[in-house]
Amino acid sequence: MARRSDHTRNELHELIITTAIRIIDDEGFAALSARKISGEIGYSAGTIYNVYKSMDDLIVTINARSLDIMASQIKSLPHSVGQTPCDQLKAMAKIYLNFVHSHKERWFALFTHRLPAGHSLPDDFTTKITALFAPIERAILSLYAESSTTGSSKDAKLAARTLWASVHGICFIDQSGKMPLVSTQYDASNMVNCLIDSFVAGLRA
Amino acid sequence: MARRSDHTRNELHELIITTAIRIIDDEGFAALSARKISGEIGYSAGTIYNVYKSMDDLIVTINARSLDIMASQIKSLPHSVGQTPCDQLKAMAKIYLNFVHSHKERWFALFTHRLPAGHSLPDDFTTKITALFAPIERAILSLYAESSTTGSSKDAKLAARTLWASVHGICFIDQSGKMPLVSTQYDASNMVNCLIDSFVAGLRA
DNA sequence: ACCTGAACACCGTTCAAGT
DNA sequence: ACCTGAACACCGTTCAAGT
Repeated sequence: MARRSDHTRNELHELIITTAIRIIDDEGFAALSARKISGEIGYSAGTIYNVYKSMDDLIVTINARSLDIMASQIKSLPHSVGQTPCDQLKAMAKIYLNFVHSHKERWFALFTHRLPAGHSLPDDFTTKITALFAPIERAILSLYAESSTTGSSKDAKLAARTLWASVHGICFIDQSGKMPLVSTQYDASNMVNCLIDSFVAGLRA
Repeated sequence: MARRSDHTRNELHELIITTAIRIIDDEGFAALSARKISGEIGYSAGTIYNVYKSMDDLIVTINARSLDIMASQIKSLPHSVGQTPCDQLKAMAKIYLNFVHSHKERWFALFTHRLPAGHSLPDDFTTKITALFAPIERAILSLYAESSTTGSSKDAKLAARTLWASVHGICFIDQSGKMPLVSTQYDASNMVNCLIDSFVAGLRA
């Protein structure tokens, strides 16, 4: 049928992503399909493959966007003057928790999607993840500086990774609904505060 | 074609599960399908639905088996005489980590599988999860008893859930390959030790 | 150059028909 | 009573053919 110049290449690119995100948010990650996206934007399924190499490629692009959102929110955090490292860590955790609650299905996509065996994530994706860790490492390092303990930067890296993986775990359990909650006493934000308070106190000890 | 009494109902039940587990372990959770299972055991796809209500039902059954395996390993842990609560927690975390490493795909199935909206997990599944938490709560409680701090049993429940969600997060990050590892310095078992040491020290402080 | 539509090899699930 | 096989409504992906 030839080139329909309804949309430029870039418009199509963006149209596909925003439509895919709408489907994920409104109908769940499992409901996402190339046929559903293409039907919704009025193109044939094949067109998706004109713009993205595969559905996996599209999903990785969407996941990178999720990382961007969190990164930009962390960047726009009020400057750390007068805040303890512990407060800084809690503020960052709150952004993370907030994303999970506001974009549950996008978060699920971000962490459960895996490329087929043999394929690996593009370098810029890995870079975005590493960048998200930098402020956490900085907060942990200033924690060491504050107290008398001389923690090396290696220790800080390990502690930063450990703490963040832990926050991640709390979010995951919260989101999965597989932990019987019993009471709101044990909700995710209480757990995150419990974690950070204890972990930070433990590092100081 | 009629009743082939090749297998009793129970044998068929078991045959389907063990075949499904083999597929998950060897080819990945994504490779599991009713058609693949049935082909492998020499029945038609419809037969699966004679024994299980749906694929979701089968997967929940497999996931319950995974919980059983971990529960039995925790039960057979050498008795806690002469072990600090911290050691006990580390021993339990090790069992957990071990399961992830030995049965990566089964673990992935356990935590990423979700029932379609509206359906919820059977009660006995939820019970199994709660049971897994009991020994952790006990260890945390004896931690409070040991030190002078008077932590209530409510605090212990929160701390137990927080700690275990955190261990879970470390396992998840480890398994997902989405955390750029940089060095073996930051592998899962080092992270779990870092977590438990700091968290326990923090609770004591 | 761009897009389609049919084709291929898959899914989960149901159910009339066969023994 | 048990099992099958065809059917239905879906997938992701490819690619010759059309404009």
